[in-house]
Amino acid sequence: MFYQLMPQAVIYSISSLQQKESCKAEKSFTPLFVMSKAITLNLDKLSCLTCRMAMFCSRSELWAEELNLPGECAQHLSTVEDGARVFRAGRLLKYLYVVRAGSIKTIVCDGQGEERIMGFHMPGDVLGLEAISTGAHTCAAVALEKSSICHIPYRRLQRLCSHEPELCRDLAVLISDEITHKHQMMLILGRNRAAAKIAALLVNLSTRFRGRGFPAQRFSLSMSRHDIGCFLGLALETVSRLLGKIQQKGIIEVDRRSIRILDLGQLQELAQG
Amino acid sequence: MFYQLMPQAVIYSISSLQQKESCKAEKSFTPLFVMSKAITLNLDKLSCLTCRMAMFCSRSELWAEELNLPGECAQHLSTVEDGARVFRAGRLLKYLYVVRAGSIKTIVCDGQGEERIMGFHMPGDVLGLEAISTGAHTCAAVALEKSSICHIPYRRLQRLCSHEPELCRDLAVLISDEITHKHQMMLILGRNRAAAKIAALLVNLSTRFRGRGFPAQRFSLSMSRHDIGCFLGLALETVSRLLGKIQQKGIIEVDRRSIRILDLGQLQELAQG
DNA sequence: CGTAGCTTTGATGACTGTCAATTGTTGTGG
DNA sequence: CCACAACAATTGACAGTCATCAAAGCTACG
Repeated sequence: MFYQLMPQAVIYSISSLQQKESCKAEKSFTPLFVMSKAITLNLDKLSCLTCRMAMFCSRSELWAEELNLPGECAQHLSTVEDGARVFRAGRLLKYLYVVRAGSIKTIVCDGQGEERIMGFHMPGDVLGLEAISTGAHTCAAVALEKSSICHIPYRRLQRLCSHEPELCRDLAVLISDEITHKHQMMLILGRNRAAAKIAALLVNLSTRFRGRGFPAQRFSLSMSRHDIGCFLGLALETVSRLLGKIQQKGIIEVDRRSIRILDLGQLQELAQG
Repeated sequence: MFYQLMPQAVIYSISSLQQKESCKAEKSFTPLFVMSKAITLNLDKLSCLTCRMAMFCSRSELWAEELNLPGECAQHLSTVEDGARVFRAGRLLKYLYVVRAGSIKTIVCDGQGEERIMGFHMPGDVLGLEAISTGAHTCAAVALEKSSICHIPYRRLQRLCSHEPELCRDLAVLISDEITHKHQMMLILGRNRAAAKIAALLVNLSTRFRGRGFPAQRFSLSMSRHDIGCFLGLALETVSRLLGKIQQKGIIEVDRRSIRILDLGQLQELAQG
């Protein structure tokens, strides 16, 4: 439908992705405990068809520059290695970033260089919206595994929205979605039991996976215990211990980074404290 | 400057506010420990001149309906009593709300009807931005004291922005500001020491007061210990005890809801953990 | 095979939630 | 004006939770 507006190369890019997508859909999901990074990358791939940015990307104006630069047309799609930065704190807002495959953490450095984690992001998440406020990123984004990222040029996106009432509204919704998401995070962080925080995080991840069409009962935690602790305000040992304790209750099954939710109801109950 | 665009009655409303404003500015600030609600209301009044919504409000299109309804022109300004709701969760987004005087808390009701607090809001804060996402408010807003609130009709605001590139951009910035604010809150909630959370909250409130031209070293906590505890994920007794302990160290002076910061540096240090 | 990094597990003390009682404040009615 | 009730805040005692330090096990990778 919106393909007619898009440059050839982009169409090609999308359709090739769709092919992979449908291929993947046929295969069963990776069995638990043998999930490698490569497989994860393949597994969690976002389709343009379901991407929240599609209404913007479908506009040729957004990619005008790439149109004039044959061979550069895939400039907006990049791969970042495990541990590499998508963007740094302080950098001027040039792009919004959409996680297409893999996973990303956003971090800020506290007073003494202590890393504090603002969020964990999965395919479909849009990064950089906080930078619209000041025009510069206030946090950095680091890949938790090999990931694929779309770059959306913000200036042109803004210009596009300025002249399209429909898109202006979509942009407002997009940014507001992020507030809703932060609210969820605040609710997780505000619990006064460590076990409730951890359970709430698992429920949140599971819910988000399901919302994107990924399996919600079995997934891989791409972040370390230390990362989880930094995010929740807990010591990494506490995270490890409590994951074990929740497992002992038969609510989940944990093996290092693989998680399987056995009883979602009880997990939610635990998250309520 | 933008007065020419505004209806008479609104001009009058603003200028009368400005008068009060300048009156207030002449008087010294309320002495500590005798701050009554009435005085607080008078003290913390926001001027349209410094309001973040001014670029929108200055447009007559936004108030078209009020223009046609003489006598109703102050419809967008209302007073809410202590404990009253500005809006409820689930209600459709009709207005954005600007705190003009007083203070407001936003809350969500957890599973068992437990109240959890999403934020404390002071003059200049814009409420309701999270509702743009779904079109309905996901949290309720309750006045912590007698407060004055501006109602900004969102539909018309949106329509206005749709046709004005400049305003479209301003709206995006406004919403993104809220993300930045939520980030700050997450950083406060994510600390793993109760004393650090409390210190960080005080620093945050102080910083926000200063940014709005209110005294930053002496202010009144309009929320109860219970509210603070709900927000930070702490028992109210812990809040009470730790405020006392921080006072013992000579960092702050507390008397019920009156706060005086004696050593901001040490308070910030404490907030870092 | 060995190292480096991540995770688990244990021991311990400090921190924090809970329950309970007391004190202080505000507002109401006599 | 005072007494009382309702509510907010403080304080104490105690048990459970969690951070810290330390050591050992596990996995991935060269």
